Amino acid sequence: MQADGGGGGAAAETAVRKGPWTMEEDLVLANYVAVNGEGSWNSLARTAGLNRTGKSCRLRWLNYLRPDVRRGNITPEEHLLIVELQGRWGNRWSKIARHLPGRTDNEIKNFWRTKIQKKSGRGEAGTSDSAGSQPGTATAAAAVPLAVTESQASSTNSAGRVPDYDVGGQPRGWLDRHHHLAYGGHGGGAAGVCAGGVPPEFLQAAVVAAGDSFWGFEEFWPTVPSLQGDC
DNA sequence: AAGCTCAGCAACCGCGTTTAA
DNA sequence: GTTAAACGCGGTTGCTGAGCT
Repeated sequence: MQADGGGGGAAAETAVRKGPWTMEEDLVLANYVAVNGEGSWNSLARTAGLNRTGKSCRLRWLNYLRPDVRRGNITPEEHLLIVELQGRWGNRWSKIARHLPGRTDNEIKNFWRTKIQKKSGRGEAGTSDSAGSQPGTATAAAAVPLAVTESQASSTNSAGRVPDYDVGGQPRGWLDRHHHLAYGGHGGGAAGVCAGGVPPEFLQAAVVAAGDSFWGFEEFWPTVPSLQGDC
């Protein structure tokens, strides 16, 4: 058992890539999914020529590339909802995420851990949370006041991170440092691989266009050829 | 001005569940 | 009915940037 989505039985000798996704990979993946749809991640990874595990592809798609994914700070309303649902269901992040359109379980999970759990008493909440056994109403109750206060006061956001509240559900500031990191960095002359049906010259152009600057969904999606009938 | 510490986010890993052969 | 493979979820880790001393 334990296929683990990784490569599988066949000779997955082609070293599987790990770490941050490059823009080329994103493009290939997005394009491929746009054409063939989601699912069958393992075969997708193979067919698309991505040296990634199916798991990795799925994660990337769900958390980033999906067009309906919403980026930006959690709004106070979402914050309250998260606290409430977490109190009700415990760490059922994916379940909670379904009630927050555009938010991913990973995002909510991170939010909970960094913003709520910590504030609500130095690991206190952590204890109770890990004890999914105790979807403590108490925990939630304790967390709420703190959390709300925190969030409201945090228009400044502790780390002073991107003060970009999502506007009208439109994904904003899709990329932050990681795009610097991944795309800006080793874009490498990769543009040679075009397994997903993305013309090499397109990739090349996209890479050049992106250069070292930031990409946003607004820039990214229009460049997925298949979504424009280019394929 | 430099170094240190803290916070936040993306990605990986392992486990459990579901589906297909 | 059994076995294998794939999918999905939750937890954990590593990296980078910002703020503070």
